[in-house]
Amino acid sequence: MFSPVIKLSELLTCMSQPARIQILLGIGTQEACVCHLEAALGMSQASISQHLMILRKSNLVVTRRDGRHIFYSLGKPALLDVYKLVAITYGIDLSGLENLTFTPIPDCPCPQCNTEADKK
Amino acid sequence: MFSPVIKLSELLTCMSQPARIQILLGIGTQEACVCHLEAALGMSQASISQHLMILRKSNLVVTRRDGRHIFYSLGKPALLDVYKLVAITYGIDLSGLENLTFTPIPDCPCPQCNTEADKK
DNA sequence: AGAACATATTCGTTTTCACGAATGTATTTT
DNA sequence: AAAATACATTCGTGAAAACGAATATGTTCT
Repeated sequence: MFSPVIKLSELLTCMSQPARIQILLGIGTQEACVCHLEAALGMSQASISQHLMILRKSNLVVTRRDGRHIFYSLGKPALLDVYKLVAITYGIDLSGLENLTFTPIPDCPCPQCNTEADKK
Repeated sequence: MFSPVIKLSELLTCMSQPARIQILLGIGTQEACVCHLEAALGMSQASISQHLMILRKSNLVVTRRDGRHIFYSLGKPALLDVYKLVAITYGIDLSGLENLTFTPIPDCPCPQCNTEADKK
C-alpha cells in the first residue's frame, strides 16, 4: 500500500467527523478554549476534549496555554479552504458555522466571552 | 444537529477511505471500468464494487454503460482539487496516483488497455 | 495547603465499517 | 439457449470508532 494514501486518509478521516467539523469550523481563523467550544456547540466537556485529542495527534490543531485556559487554533488555516471547496463543489451551505468565537456566549466563563467591561 | 455538517461529513467520510482515495484519484480526469481499477490497484473485484457502490450513493462518481463494461468517472472533477489542496497543505506527495487509465495494464481485458492494433 | 476551575485521559459499551466469501444480475458470444 | 464475461449485492465476522461515565492532572485563588 502507498504511504501517502494512508497519510491523506488519516487527515481526511480526522476531519470528516461531524463533531470535529463543527469544532474546526468553529475555531476558524481565531482561537478558542475548550469551555467556549463546549458552550458554543452544546457538547459535553469530555466529548470535546476527546475530539481535540484526536485533532492534536493529527496536527490539525495546535495549543497555547494561558493560565488555566488552553486555547486551540488550526495548525494550518488552509484547512478552512478545504471545507469551503467541498461545500462549494457539492452545494453545501456552511454559513453560521465559522468563527464561533466572534460571538460571546452568556454562560461561558472564558475571557473571550467576558470583556474588560464585565470584569468589574 | 446542523444538517449541512452531516452532508459535509458524509462526503468527507466517503472520500477518506484509503481504497476509495486510490479509486477516485485513479479515475482522475478520465473514466475507468471496474476491471481496469481491479488490475491497476490490485484489489478484488468485490471490494472495488463495494467501494464504488458507496461512492455512487454519495454521488461522488457517475456511471456510463458500454456493452458489458461500466465506466466510472467523477461526478465533480473538482474533487481532485480537494485532495490536492489537502496534500499541498500537509506536505503529502500524490504523484503516481492520478489518472491510472493513462497507462495500459498487461492483464487487463478492458478496451482502454487493448488498443486497435491489439485487436487483430 | 486546600478548594475550585479548566482540561485530559481511561474504561466499557455500542455502533459503524471494511473485507472475504458466496451468490445474483445483465450483457455478449457462440 | 447456454456459456462466458463484467459487475453488483448480500451476508457474516472482525476491527475500529464514538460516546457517556468516571477519574486524573494541572493551574489559580484563598
